Amino acid sequence: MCMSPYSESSLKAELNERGYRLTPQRQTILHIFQTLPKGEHLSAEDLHTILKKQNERISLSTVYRTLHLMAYMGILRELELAEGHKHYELNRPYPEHHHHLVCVYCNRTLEFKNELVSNIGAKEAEAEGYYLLDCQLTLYVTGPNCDPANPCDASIPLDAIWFQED
Amino acid sequence: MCMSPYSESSLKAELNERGYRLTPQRQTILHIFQTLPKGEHLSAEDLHTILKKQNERISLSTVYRTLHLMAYMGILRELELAEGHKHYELNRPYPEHHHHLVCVYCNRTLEFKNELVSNIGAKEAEAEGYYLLDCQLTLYVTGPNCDPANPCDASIPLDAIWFQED
DNA sequence: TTTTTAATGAGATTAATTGTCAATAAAATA
DNA sequence: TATTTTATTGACAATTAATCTCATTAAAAA
Repeated sequence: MCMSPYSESSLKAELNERGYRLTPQRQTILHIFQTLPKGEHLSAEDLHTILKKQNERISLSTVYRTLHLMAYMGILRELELAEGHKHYELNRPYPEHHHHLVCVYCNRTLEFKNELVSNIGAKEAEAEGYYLLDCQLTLYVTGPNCDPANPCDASIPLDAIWFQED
Repeated sequence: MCMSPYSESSLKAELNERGYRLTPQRQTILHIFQTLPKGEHLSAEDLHTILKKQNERISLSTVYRTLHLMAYMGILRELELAEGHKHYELNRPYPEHHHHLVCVYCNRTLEFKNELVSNIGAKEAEAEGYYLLDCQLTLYVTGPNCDPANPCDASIPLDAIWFQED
């Protein structure tokens, strides 16, 4: 998995190697992700808002294009959690690499680490002859105390879903 | 063809228990997923198209609502792979439970099974006090022969699955 | 039965994302 | 360094997936 930290010069090298160019917009956006508190992830709108607050004039189109490019390069990871739109975070190497648990009712998200899962993912991709960009274990759950309108206690218990006998 | 653990009567019981109702539309949609070849997953549009071909008059609104409900109940799993929109498949219990590897360039998708990963997911959710609805390990990869400049969409067309002409 | 209210269909609406294209600027080239 | 090539950008139009509204229908309870 390509997960090394990107300095300005190594970003330029990575881009140029593929025929892409280092632009001020791309540097600025990468810098925002690099200085983002761990555990935070941004939507395209979020990022655009932050840029506007910093008086950076980067268009929403460029925001989307940059997120897409950096995800395809393995610099960012694209998360589809429960919010209805994509979020992005730096694709940090082990031991920062982590997975997510999401409550589908209240959208609460927990991070958890599991080196074994990450290794299994890496081996599986390699075994199939592919280059791994990102490896995400996502657990969709319901919590016992989340939304009273949609009582989580009424959810099907774990056993009923995963370990049912015929 | 492996049938889901949901018979008509157990679906009704599950629904009524939560104050929902068993409708012909919900039965029809569940039946389509139950008879879907393994490894295939449908988007809301796909499903709506199939229903129209079967002369079932179920609105797109109902399609979306039913997919959402059944995902929240743990009957279906919602997949966010590389196609740009969600897909759904039956949430089959172990040992049918599987994970996905997706090439972000050509959208080709492979399934793989790993009982250890599934168990780790189940344990993690339980340890945090949540009910697990679904556990998805997704590997985002690039293939050795995939050219970003000429993305080949290798996904199987819907017609090849459902509307075979002779 | 009758009553209650969840569910549906039709279509409008929203939200996220992508596409178009002239202008700009990064990198390659001379 | 100056020139050329072409990737990238910004503005905004267009598209797409998905959601919302509301009068009507029908499933389940009474």
